[in-house]
Amino acid sequence: MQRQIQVYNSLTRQKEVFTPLHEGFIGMYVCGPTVYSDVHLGNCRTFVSFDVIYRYLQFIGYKVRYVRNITDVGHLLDDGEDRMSKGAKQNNLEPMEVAQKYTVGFHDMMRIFNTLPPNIEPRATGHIIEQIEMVQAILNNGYAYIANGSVYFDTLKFAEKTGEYGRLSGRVIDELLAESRDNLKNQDEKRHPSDFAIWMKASEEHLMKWNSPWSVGFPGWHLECSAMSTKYLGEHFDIHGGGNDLKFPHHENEIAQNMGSCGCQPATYWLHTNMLLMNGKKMSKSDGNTISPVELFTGDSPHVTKGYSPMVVRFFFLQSHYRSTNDLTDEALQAAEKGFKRLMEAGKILTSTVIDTAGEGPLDKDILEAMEGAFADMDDDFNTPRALSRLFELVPIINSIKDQKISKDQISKTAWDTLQEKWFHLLFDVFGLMEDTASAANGPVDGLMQLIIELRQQARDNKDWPTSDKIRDTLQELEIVIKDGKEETSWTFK
RNA sequence: GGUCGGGUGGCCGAGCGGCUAGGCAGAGGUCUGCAAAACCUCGUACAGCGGUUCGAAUCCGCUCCCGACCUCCA
Repeated sequence: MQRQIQVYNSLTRQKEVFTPLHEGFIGMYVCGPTVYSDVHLGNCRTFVSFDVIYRYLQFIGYKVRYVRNITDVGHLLDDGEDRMSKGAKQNNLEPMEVAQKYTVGFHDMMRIFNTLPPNIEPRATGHIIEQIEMVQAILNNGYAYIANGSVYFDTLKFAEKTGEYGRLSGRVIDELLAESRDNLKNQDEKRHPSDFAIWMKASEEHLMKWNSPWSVGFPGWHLECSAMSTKYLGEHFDIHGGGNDLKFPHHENEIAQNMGSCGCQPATYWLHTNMLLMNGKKMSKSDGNTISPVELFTGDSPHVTKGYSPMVVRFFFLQSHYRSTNDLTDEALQAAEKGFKRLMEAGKILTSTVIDTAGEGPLDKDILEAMEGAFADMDDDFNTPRALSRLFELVPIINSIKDQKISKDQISKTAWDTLQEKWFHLLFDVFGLMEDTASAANGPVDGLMQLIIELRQQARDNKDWPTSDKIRDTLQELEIVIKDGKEETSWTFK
Protein backbone atom coordinates (compact mmCIF):
# COMPACT_ATOMS: atom_id res chain seq x y z
CA MET A 1 0.00 0.00 0.00
CA GLN A 2 2.79 2.38 -0.89
CA ARG A 3 1.44 5.91 -0.93
CA GLN A 4 3.04 8.94 -2.39
CA ILE A 5 3.91 11.37 0.33
CA GLN A 6 5.25 14.86 0.47
CA VAL A 7 7.64 16.22 3.03
CA TYR A 8 8.86 19.69 3.74
CA ASN A 9 12.58 19.75 3.20
CA SER A 10 14.41 22.36 5.25
CA LEU A 11 17.28 22.22 2.82
CA THR A 12 15.21 23.46 -0.10
CA ARG A 13 12.55 25.19 1.95
CA GLN A 14 9.70 23.56 0.14
CA LYS A 15 7.52 20.54 0.11
CA GLU A 16 8.86 17.78 -2.06
CA VAL A 17 7.59 14.45 -3.21
CA PHE A 18 9.34 11.91 -1.09
CA THR A 19 11.46 9.48 -3.06
CA PRO A 20 13.66 7.13 -1.10
CA LEU A 21 17.14 6.28 -2.27
CA HIS A 22 16.30 2.61 -2.34
CA GLU A 23 12.79 1.64 -3.25
CA GLY A 24 10.90 0.45 -0.23
CA PHE A 25 13.60 1.32 2.28
CA ILE A 26 14.19 4.43 4.32
CA GLY A 27 17.13 5.47 6.41
CA MET A 28 16.25 8.05 9.02
CA TYR A 29 18.56 9.72 11.50
CA VAL A 30 17.24 11.85 14.32
CA CYS A 31 19.40 13.79 16.74
CA GLY A 32 18.81 12.38 20.18
CA PRO A 33 19.29 13.87 23.61
CA THR A 34 22.40 14.82 25.49
CA VAL A 35 22.12 12.77 28.64
CA TYR A 36 23.44 15.13 31.28
CA SER A 37 20.10 15.83 32.99
CA ASP A 38 16.43 14.83 32.84
CA VAL A 39 14.71 15.05 29.48
CA HIS A 40 12.57 18.06 29.16
CA LEU A 41 9.21 18.34 27.53
CA GLY A 42 10.45 20.01 24.39
CA ASN A 43 12.59 16.96 23.67
CA CYS A 44 9.53 14.84 24.15
CA ARG A 45 7.52 16.77 21.61
CA THR A 46 10.27 16.38 19.03
CA PHE A 47 10.65 12.68 19.64
CA VAL A 48 6.90 12.16 19.59
CA SER A 49 6.80 13.97 16.26
CA PHE A 50 9.44 11.73 14.77
CA ASP A 51 7.81 8.73 16.34
CA VAL A 52 4.65 9.47 14.40
CA ILE A 53 6.69 9.99 11.24
CA TYR A 54 8.48 6.71 11.83
CA ARG A 55 5.22 4.92 12.49
CA TYR A 56 3.53 6.35 9.44
CA LEU A 57 6.40 5.52 7.10
CA GLN A 58 6.26 1.96 8.34
CA PHE A 59 2.50 1.89 8.14
CA ILE A 60 2.51 2.79 4.48
CA GLY A 61 4.85 -0.06 3.79
CA TYR A 62 8.39 1.18 4.08
CA LYS A 63 11.08 -0.73 5.82
CA VAL A 64 12.63 1.97 7.96
CA ARG A 65 15.92 1.99 9.74
CA TYR A 66 15.53 4.60 12.41
CA VAL A 67 18.73 5.71 14.11
CA ARG A 68 18.63 8.05 17.06
CA ASN A 69 21.79 8.79 18.97
CA ILE A 70 22.56 9.30 22.60
CA THR A 71 25.08 12.04 23.13
CA ASP A 72 27.19 11.22 26.12
CA VAL A 73 30.22 13.34 25.38
CA GLY A 74 31.30 16.35 23.49
CA HIS A 75 29.05 19.24 24.34
CA LEU A 76 31.09 22.11 25.62
CA LEU A 77 29.80 24.71 27.98
CA ASP A 78 30.84 28.33 27.98
CA ASP A 79 33.73 27.68 30.26
CA GLY A 80 35.00 24.94 28.02
CA GLU A 81 33.92 22.13 30.24
CA ASP A 82 32.13 19.13 28.94
CA ARG A 83 28.54 18.74 30.04
CA MET A 84 29.02 15.16 30.99
CA SER A 85 32.14 15.95 32.97
CA LYS A 86 30.43 18.78 34.73
CA GLY A 87 27.50 16.62 35.72
CA ALA A 88 29.90 13.98 36.96
CA LYS A 89 31.97 16.32 39.07
CA GLN A 90 28.96 17.89 40.66
CA ASN A 91 27.66 14.57 41.84
CA ASN A 92 30.99 12.89 42.35
CA LEU A 93 30.21 10.28 39.76
CA GLU A 94 31.89 8.68 36.82
CA PRO A 95 30.77 10.45 33.65
CA MET A 96 29.35 7.18 32.48
CA GLU A 97 27.23 6.96 35.60
CA VAL A 98 25.69 10.28 34.72
CA ALA A 99 25.10 9.17 31.17
CA GLN A 100 23.60 5.90 32.31
CA LYS A 101 21.28 7.49 34.81
CA TYR A 102 19.80 9.94 32.36
CA THR A 103 19.74 7.47 29.51
CA VAL A 104 17.58 5.19 31.60
CA GLY A 105 15.40 8.12 32.56
CA PHE A 106 15.09 9.13 28.95
CA HIS A 107 14.07 5.63 27.90
CA ASP A 108 11.49 5.46 30.66
CA MET A 109 9.97 8.71 29.51
CA MET A 110 9.91 7.61 25.90
CA ARG A 111 8.06 4.50 26.97
CA ILE A 112 5.58 6.55 28.99
CA PHE A 113 4.88 8.58 25.88
CA ASN A 114 4.46 5.34 23.98
CA THR A 115 7.16 6.05 21.43
CA LEU A 116 8.68 3.16 19.56
CA PRO A 117 12.37 2.61 20.22
CA PRO A 118 14.68 3.38 17.31
CA ASN A 119 16.30 0.47 15.51
CA ILE A 120 19.74 1.63 16.47
CA GLU A 121 20.60 3.95 19.31
CA PRO A 122 24.32 4.59 19.08
CA ARG A 123 26.30 6.43 21.71
CA ALA A 124 28.93 9.01 20.97
CA THR A 125 31.45 7.44 23.34
CA GLY A 126 31.06 4.12 21.60
CA HIS A 127 32.17 5.66 18.33
CA ILE A 128 35.35 7.51 19.14
CA ILE A 129 37.31 5.56 16.55
CA GLU A 130 34.83 6.41 13.82
CA GLN A 131 35.00 10.03 14.81
CA ILE A 132 38.79 10.07 14.77
CA GLU A 133 38.71 8.51 11.33
CA MET A 134 36.36 11.19 10.15
CA VAL A 135 38.62 13.93 11.49
CA GLN A 136 41.46 12.34 9.61
CA ALA A 137 39.43 12.22 6.41
CA ILE A 138 38.51 15.87 6.73
CA LEU A 139 42.17 16.75 7.34
CA ASN A 140 43.19 14.71 4.32
CA ASN A 141 40.76 16.63 2.20
CA GLY A 142 42.19 19.89 3.42
CA TYR A 143 39.09 21.16 5.19
CA ALA A 144 40.62 21.18 8.64
CA TYR A 145 43.77 22.37 10.35
CA ILE A 146 45.60 21.46 13.51
CA ALA A 147 46.32 23.97 16.24
CA ASN A 148 47.97 22.99 19.52
CA GLY A 149 46.64 19.48 19.39
CA SER A 150 43.11 20.49 18.51
CA VAL A 151 41.62 20.14 15.05
CA TYR A 152 39.34 22.78 13.58
CA PHE A 153 37.07 22.66 10.61
CA ASP A 154 37.99 25.32 8.10
CA THR A 155 34.61 26.83 7.30
CA LEU A 156 35.97 29.59 5.08
CA LYS A 157 37.78 27.21 2.83
CA PHE A 158 34.81 24.90 2.76
CA ALA A 159 32.49 27.77 1.92
CA GLU A 160 34.76 29.06 -0.81
CA LYS A 161 35.26 25.70 -2.44
CA THR A 162 31.82 24.23 -2.19
CA GLY A 163 29.51 27.16 -1.61
CA GLU A 164 27.62 24.90 0.71
CA TYR A 165 28.26 26.36 4.10
CA GLY A 166 25.20 28.17 5.35
CA ARG A 167 22.74 26.66 2.92
CA LEU A 168 20.61 24.89 5.48
CA SER A 169 20.42 27.70 7.98
CA GLY A 170 20.32 30.50 5.44
CA ARG A 171 23.55 32.04 6.53
CA VAL A 172 25.33 34.05 3.89
CA ILE A 173 28.90 33.31 3.03
CA ASP A 174 29.67 36.92 2.23
CA GLU A 175 28.89 37.79 5.77
CA LEU A 176 31.19 35.12 7.03
CA LEU A 177 33.90 36.55 4.84
CA ALA A 178 33.24 40.15 5.82
CA GLU A 179 33.08 39.22 9.43
CA SER A 180 36.47 37.61 9.33
CA ARG A 181 38.49 40.80 9.08
CA ASP A 182 37.30 42.20 12.37
CA ASN A 183 37.23 39.08 14.36
CA LEU A 184 40.37 37.49 13.17
CA LYS A 185 42.61 39.12 15.70
CA ASN A 186 40.88 37.88 18.83
CA GLN A 187 40.88 34.30 17.70
CA ASP A 188 43.41 32.25 19.53
CA GLU A 189 43.46 28.92 17.77
CA LYS A 190 40.66 29.32 15.29
CA ARG A 191 41.44 31.02 12.04
CA HIS A 192 37.90 32.19 11.61
CA PRO A 193 35.14 32.69 14.17
CA SER A 194 32.82 30.30 12.38
CA ASP A 195 35.40 27.52 12.41
CA PHE A 196 34.55 24.83 14.88
CA ALA A 197 36.46 22.13 16.70
CA ILE A 198 36.22 18.59 15.44
CA TRP A 199 38.82 17.37 17.90
CA MET A 200 39.64 19.10 21.15
CA LYS A 201 42.79 18.67 23.15
CA ALA A 202 41.81 17.93 26.74
CA SER A 203 43.13 19.68 29.77
CA GLU A 204 44.65 17.73 32.64
CA GLU A 205 41.53 17.67 34.76
CA HIS A 206 39.21 16.81 31.92
CA LEU A 207 37.49 13.54 32.73
CA MET A 208 36.46 12.21 29.34
CA LYS A 209 39.38 11.92 26.98
CA TRP A 210 40.84 9.55 24.45
CA ASN A 211 44.02 9.05 22.53
CA SER A 212 44.21 10.38 19.05
CA PRO A 213 46.88 11.22 16.47
CA TRP A 214 46.66 14.86 17.55
CA SER A 215 46.33 14.85 21.30
CA VAL A 216 44.67 13.20 24.22
CA GLY A 217 41.31 14.79 23.84
CA PHE A 218 37.73 14.39 22.83
CA PRO A 219 35.63 14.76 19.69
CA GLY A 220 33.97 18.01 18.69
CA TRP A 221 30.36 18.86 19.36
CA HIS A 222 28.88 17.95 16.03
CA LEU A 223 31.05 15.11 14.91
CA GLU A 224 29.24 12.22 16.50
CA CYS A 225 26.14 12.58 14.35
CA SER A 226 28.18 12.77 11.17
CA ALA A 227 30.18 9.71 12.11
CA MET A 228 27.31 7.61 13.38
CA SER A 229 24.84 8.42 10.65
CA THR A 230 27.49 7.47 8.13
CA LYS A 231 28.26 4.27 9.94
CA TYR A 232 24.71 3.01 10.21
CA LEU A 233 22.95 4.62 7.30
CA GLY A 234 25.72 5.23 4.82
CA GLU A 235 27.23 8.38 3.42
CA HIS A 236 23.93 9.38 1.92
CA PHE A 237 20.59 8.50 3.43
CA ASP A 238 17.00 9.66 3.21
CA ILE A 239 15.88 11.63 6.23
CA HIS A 240 17.71 13.60 8.84
CA GLY A 241 15.62 15.07 11.61
CA GLY A 242 15.96 17.14 14.70
CA GLY A 243 14.71 20.17 16.53
CA ASN A 244 14.67 23.52 14.84
CA ASP A 245 17.22 24.84 17.26
CA LEU A 246 19.77 22.36 15.93
CA LYS A 247 19.71 23.79 12.43
CA PHE A 248 22.53 26.09 13.26
CA PRO A 249 25.21 25.41 14.10
CA HIS A 250 24.74 21.70 14.71
CA HIS A 251 23.22 20.53 11.44
CA GLU A 252 25.05 23.04 9.33
CA ASN A 253 28.30 21.77 10.76
CA GLU A 254 27.22 18.21 10.39
CA ILE A 255 26.69 18.76 6.70
CA ALA A 256 30.06 20.46 6.45
CA GLN A 257 31.75 17.51 8.14
CA ASN A 258 30.08 14.94 5.97
CA MET A 259 30.83 16.84 2.82
CA GLY A 260 34.30 17.61 4.05
CA SER A 261 35.03 13.95 4.55
CA CYS A 262 33.19 12.16 1.79
CA GLY A 263 32.05 14.93 -0.48
CA CYS A 264 28.37 14.24 -0.33
CA GLN A 265 25.34 15.73 1.31
CA PRO A 266 24.39 13.33 4.10
CA ALA A 267 20.60 13.41 3.83
CA THR A 268 18.20 14.05 1.01
CA TYR A 269 15.49 15.43 3.26
CA TRP A 270 16.05 17.50 6.37
CA LEU A 271 13.07 17.65 8.69
CA HIS A 272 12.90 20.05 11.58
CA THR A 273 10.38 20.18 14.33
CA ASN A 274 9.40 23.51 15.75
CA MET A 275 9.66 24.49 19.37
CA LEU A 276 7.32 23.77 22.19
CA LEU A 277 6.34 27.01 23.83
CA MET A 278 4.88 27.64 27.20
CA ASN A 279 2.76 30.72 27.63
CA GLY A 280 4.02 32.05 24.33
CA LYS A 281 7.74 31.58 24.90
CA LYS A 282 10.17 28.84 24.11
CA MET A 283 10.29 26.32 26.86
CA SER A 284 13.75 26.45 28.21
CA LYS A 285 15.43 25.33 31.34
CA SER A 286 17.85 28.18 31.54
CA ASP A 287 15.25 30.91 32.00
CA GLY A 288 12.86 28.98 34.18
CA ASN A 289 10.07 28.84 31.63
CA THR A 290 9.77 25.13 31.89
CA ILE A 291 7.79 22.25 33.22
CA SER A 292 9.10 18.72 33.44
CA PRO A 293 7.10 15.83 32.06
CA VAL A 294 6.62 14.47 35.55
CA GLU A 295 5.39 17.80 36.87
CA LEU A 296 2.96 17.94 34.01
CA PHE A 297 1.67 14.45 34.81
CA THR A 298 1.27 15.14 38.51
CA GLY A 299 0.16 18.74 38.20
CA ASP A 300 2.88 19.76 40.58
CA SER A 301 3.76 23.05 38.93
CA PRO A 302 2.56 26.63 39.08
CA HIS A 303 1.97 26.46 35.32
CA VAL A 304 -0.91 23.99 35.49
CA THR A 305 -3.99 23.63 37.64
CA LYS A 306 -3.97 19.84 37.51
CA GLY A 307 -2.10 16.89 36.13
CA TYR A 308 -2.46 15.61 32.58
CA SER A 309 -1.86 12.05 31.56
CA PRO A 310 0.93 11.18 29.11
CA MET A 311 -1.57 10.27 26.41
CA VAL A 312 -3.36 13.58 26.79
CA VAL A 313 -0.03 15.31 26.38
CA ARG A 314 0.79 13.20 23.36
CA PHE A 315 -2.59 14.03 21.88
CA PHE A 316 -1.96 17.68 22.64
CA PHE A 317 1.31 17.51 20.69
CA LEU A 318 -0.47 15.89 17.76
CA GLN A 319 -3.06 18.64 17.63
CA SER A 320 -0.51 20.99 16.16
CA HIS A 321 1.69 20.44 13.14
CA TYR A 322 5.26 19.41 13.85
CA ARG A 323 6.60 22.42 11.94
CA SER A 324 4.54 24.89 13.94
CA THR A 325 5.25 26.07 17.40
CA ASN A 326 2.95 24.58 19.96
CA ASP A 327 1.93 26.78 22.85
CA LEU A 328 1.39 24.84 26.02
CA THR A 329 -1.09 26.45 28.36
CA ASP A 330 -3.31 25.02 31.04
CA GLU A 331 -6.40 25.94 29.09
CA ALA A 332 -5.11 24.27 25.94
CA LEU A 333 -4.32 21.12 27.88
CA GLN A 334 -7.79 21.00 29.35
CA ALA A 335 -9.26 21.29 25.89
CA ALA A 336 -6.96 18.52 24.70
CA GLU A 337 -7.96 16.29 27.56
CA LYS A 338 -11.63 16.57 26.76
CA GLY A 339 -11.09 16.13 23.08
CA PHE A 340 -8.92 13.09 23.61
CA LYS A 341 -11.57 11.50 25.80
CA ARG A 342 -14.25 12.15 23.29
CA LEU A 343 -12.21 10.44 20.63
CA MET A 344 -11.44 7.46 22.83
CA GLU A 345 -15.08 7.07 23.86
CA ALA A 346 -16.11 7.05 20.23
CA GLY A 347 -13.49 4.38 19.66
CA LYS A 348 -15.07 2.19 22.30
CA ILE A 349 -18.43 2.45 20.62
CA LEU A 350 -16.79 1.60 17.34
CA THR A 351 -15.31 -1.55 18.83
CA SER A 352 -18.46 -2.76 20.47
CA THR A 353 -20.89 -2.04 17.67
CA VAL A 354 -21.55 -4.44 14.84
CA ILE A 355 -23.32 -3.40 11.68
CA ASP A 356 -24.64 -5.97 9.23
CA THR A 357 -26.30 -3.83 6.64
CA ALA A 358 -25.89 -5.35 3.22
CA GLY A 359 -25.26 -3.28 0.14
CA GLU A 360 -24.67 0.41 0.51
CA GLY A 361 -25.76 3.01 3.01
CA PRO A 362 -26.31 6.72 2.50
CA LEU A 363 -23.63 7.56 5.05
CA ASP A 364 -20.97 5.32 3.55
CA LYS A 365 -19.60 8.04 1.38
CA ASP A 366 -19.07 10.53 4.22
CA ILE A 367 -17.40 7.93 6.35
CA LEU A 368 -15.07 6.59 3.73
CA GLU A 369 -14.17 10.05 2.49
CA ALA A 370 -13.31 11.24 5.96
CA MET A 371 -11.09 8.26 6.63
CA GLU A 372 -9.41 8.47 3.27
CA GLY A 373 -8.96 12.19 3.85
CA ALA A 374 -7.22 11.55 7.12
CA PHE A 375 -4.61 9.40 5.44
CA ALA A 376 -4.25 11.91 2.64
CA ASP A 377 -3.53 14.51 5.33
CA MET A 378 -0.81 12.31 6.68
CA ASP A 379 0.65 11.97 3.20
CA ASP A 380 0.90 15.73 3.10
CA ASP A 381 3.87 16.29 5.37
CA PHE A 382 2.38 14.37 8.26
CA ASN A 383 -0.45 16.74 8.98
CA THR A 384 -1.65 15.21 12.23
CA PRO A 385 -3.95 18.06 13.32
CA ARG A 386 -5.85 17.83 10.10
CA ALA A 387 -6.08 14.08 10.17
CA LEU A 388 -7.35 14.33 13.71
CA SER A 389 -10.03 16.77 12.66
CA ARG A 390 -11.40 14.19 10.21
CA LEU A 391 -11.73 11.73 13.01
CA PHE A 392 -13.63 14.27 15.05
CA GLU A 393 -15.98 14.79 12.17
CA LEU A 394 -16.95 11.15 12.43
CA VAL A 395 -17.58 11.21 16.16
CA PRO A 396 -21.18 12.49 15.93
CA ILE A 397 -22.02 9.70 13.50
CA ILE A 398 -20.54 7.07 15.77
CA ASN A 399 -22.28 8.45 18.83
CA SER A 400 -25.57 8.70 16.98
CA ILE A 401 -25.37 5.06 16.03
CA LYS A 402 -25.05 4.21 19.67
CA ASP A 403 -27.93 6.48 20.67
CA GLN A 404 -29.95 5.12 17.78
CA LYS A 405 -30.38 8.57 16.38
CA ILE A 406 -28.95 7.13 13.23
CA SER A 407 -30.22 3.72 12.33
CA LYS A 408 -27.78 1.03 11.43
CA ASP A 409 -29.18 0.57 7.96
CA GLN A 410 -27.78 3.98 7.07
CA ILE A 411 -24.31 2.47 7.00
CA SER A 412 -23.18 -0.66 5.22
CA LYS A 413 -21.25 -3.38 6.90
CA THR A 414 -18.36 -2.75 4.55
CA ALA A 415 -18.14 0.93 5.38
CA TRP A 416 -18.42 0.30 9.10
CA ASP A 417 -15.79 -2.41 9.08
CA THR A 418 -13.47 -0.20 7.08
CA LEU A 419 -14.05 2.62 9.52
CA GLN A 420 -13.24 0.36 12.45
CA GLU A 421 -10.08 -0.88 10.87
CA LYS A 422 -8.74 2.46 9.70
CA TRP A 423 -9.73 4.33 12.80
CA PHE A 424 -7.63 2.12 14.97
CA HIS A 425 -4.77 1.94 12.51
CA LEU A 426 -4.57 5.69 12.55
CA LEU A 427 -5.16 6.27 16.22
CA PHE A 428 -3.11 3.47 17.69
CA ASP A 429 -0.60 2.36 15.08
CA VAL A 430 0.20 5.73 13.56
CA PHE A 431 -0.56 8.31 16.23
CA GLY A 432 0.64 5.97 18.92
CA LEU A 433 -2.19 6.86 21.23
CA MET A 434 -3.65 4.37 23.65
CA GLU A 435 -6.18 4.05 26.41
CA ASP A 436 -5.15 5.90 29.50
CA THR A 437 -4.71 4.32 32.89
CA ALA A 438 -7.33 1.81 33.84
CA SER A 439 -10.06 3.32 31.74
CA ALA A 440 -10.20 0.16 29.70
CA ALA A 441 -11.57 -1.79 32.59
CA ASN A 442 -11.51 -5.48 32.76
CA GLY A 443 -11.31 -7.98 35.55
CA PRO A 444 -13.61 -7.51 38.52
CA VAL A 445 -14.22 -3.80 38.04
CA ASP A 446 -16.38 -4.23 35.02
CA GLY A 447 -18.49 -6.89 36.73
CA LEU A 448 -18.86 -4.76 39.82
CA MET A 449 -19.95 -1.82 37.76
CA GLN A 450 -22.49 -3.91 35.93
CA LEU A 451 -23.94 -4.95 39.29
CA ILE A 452 -24.05 -1.39 40.59
CA ILE A 453 -25.65 -0.11 37.43
CA GLU A 454 -28.24 -2.86 37.64
CA LEU A 455 -29.09 -2.02 41.25
CA ARG A 456 -29.36 1.62 40.39
CA GLN A 457 -31.64 0.78 37.50
CA GLN A 458 -33.94 -1.08 39.88
CA ALA A 459 -34.07 1.98 42.11
CA ARG A 460 -34.85 4.12 39.10
CA ASP A 461 -37.60 1.76 37.99
CA ASN A 462 -39.11 2.22 41.45
CA LYS A 463 -38.68 5.96 41.16
CA ASP A 464 -36.41 5.78 44.17
CA TRP A 465 -34.46 8.85 43.15
CA PRO A 466 -32.56 9.34 46.42
CA THR A 467 -30.98 5.90 46.10
CA SER A 468 -30.34 6.32 42.41
CA ASP A 469 -28.70 9.68 42.91
CA LYS A 470 -26.69 8.52 45.85
CA ILE A 471 -25.13 5.81 43.74
CA ARG A 472 -24.39 8.28 41.00
CA ASP A 473 -22.93 10.90 43.32
CA THR A 474 -20.80 8.45 45.24
CA LEU A 475 -19.39 7.03 42.05
CA GLN A 476 -18.75 10.56 40.90
CA GLU A 477 -16.60 11.11 43.95
CA LEU A 478 -14.69 7.98 43.01
CA GLU A 479 -14.03 9.54 39.62
CA ILE A 480 -16.49 7.28 37.89
CA VAL A 481 -19.05 8.85 35.61
CA ILE A 482 -22.43 7.26 34.95
CA LYS A 483 -23.90 7.91 31.57
CA ASP A 484 -27.59 7.17 31.13
CA GLY A 485 -28.27 6.28 27.55
CA LYS A 486 -31.58 5.61 25.90
CA GLU A 487 -31.27 1.87 26.04
CA GLU A 488 -28.61 1.27 28.60
CA THR A 489 -26.43 2.93 31.15
CA SER A 490 -22.69 2.94 30.66
CA TRP A 491 -19.82 4.22 32.74
CA THR A 492 -16.36 5.56 32.38
CA PHE A 493 -13.55 6.82 34.50
CA LYS A 494 -13.58 10.56 34.82
C1' G B 1 22.21 44.09 13.70
C1' G B 2 21.90 39.41 10.38
C1' U B 3 18.91 34.88 9.12
C1' C B 4 14.29 32.41 9.42
C1' G B 5 9.23 31.70 10.91
C1' G B 6 4.74 33.88 12.63
C1' G B 7 0.36 37.30 13.69
C1' U B 8 -6.67 33.34 12.30
C1' G B 9 -13.21 34.03 16.21
C1' G B 10 -12.89 33.86 24.18
C1' C B 11 -8.54 29.96 24.20
C1' C B 12 -5.67 26.16 21.35
C1' G B 13 -5.05 25.24 16.30
C1' A B 14 -5.55 23.74 10.65
C1' G B 15 -6.02 25.97 5.97
C1' C B 16 -2.32 29.37 2.30
C1' G B 17 -6.23 32.16 -4.41
C1' G B 18 -13.05 30.70 -4.89
C1' C B 19 -15.64 25.31 -1.24
C1' U B 20 -18.07 24.38 6.93
C1' A B 21 -11.30 22.84 9.33
C1' G B 22 -11.27 20.63 14.11
C1' G B 23 -10.99 20.69 19.58
C1' C B 24 -12.30 23.43 24.09
C1' A B 25 -15.26 27.23 26.15
C1' G B 26 -20.09 30.01 25.36
C1' A B 27 -25.57 30.53 23.70
C1' G B 28 -30.22 28.12 22.32
C1' G B 29 -32.75 23.50 21.60
C1' U B 30 -33.76 17.84 21.77
C1' C B 31 -33.46 13.70 25.08
C1' U B 32 -33.72 12.77 30.52
C1' G B 33 -37.18 11.95 36.98
C1' C B 34 -33.14 15.49 37.60
C1' A B 35 -28.19 15.87 36.09
C1' A B 36 -24.31 14.21 33.10
C1' A B 37 -23.37 12.24 28.43
C1' A B 38 -25.03 12.34 23.54
C1' C B 39 -27.40 14.78 19.35
C1' C B 40 -29.01 19.41 16.56
C1' U B 41 -28.37 24.74 15.70
C1' C B 42 -25.47 29.30 16.35
C1' G B 43 -21.35 33.13 16.56
C1' U B 44 -20.00 35.04 10.44
C1' A B 45 -12.28 35.11 12.70
C1' C B 46 -8.21 35.87 9.55
C1' A B 47 -2.74 42.50 12.79
C1' G B 48 -3.15 47.35 9.80
C1' C B 49 -2.82 49.99 5.10
C1' G B 50 -2.25 49.76 -0.02
C1' G B 51 -1.81 46.69 -4.58
C1' U B 52 -2.50 42.31 -8.09
C1' U B 53 -7.04 39.46 -9.39
C1' C B 54 -13.60 38.35 -11.77
C1' G B 55 -12.39 36.75 -6.65
C1' A B 56 -7.34 37.03 -1.06
C1' A B 57 -7.01 34.91 5.56
C1' U B 58 -4.33 32.78 1.37
C1' C B 59 -0.06 36.33 -3.78
C1' C B 60 2.99 41.31 -3.77
C1' G B 61 4.60 45.89 -1.11
C1' C B 62 4.82 48.83 3.19
C1' U B 63 3.80 49.48 8.53
C1' C B 64 3.15 47.63 13.43
C1' C B 65 3.73 43.61 16.78
C1' C B 66 5.59 38.46 18.35
C1' G B 67 8.85 34.27 18.38
C1' A B 68 13.20 31.27 17.12
C1' C B 69 18.33 30.98 15.61
C1' C B 70 23.06 33.66 15.32
C1' U B 71 26.22 30.79 22.43
C1' C B 72 24.69 24.64 24.96
C1' C B 73 19.69 23.33 23.80
C1' A B 74 14.64 19.00 20.69
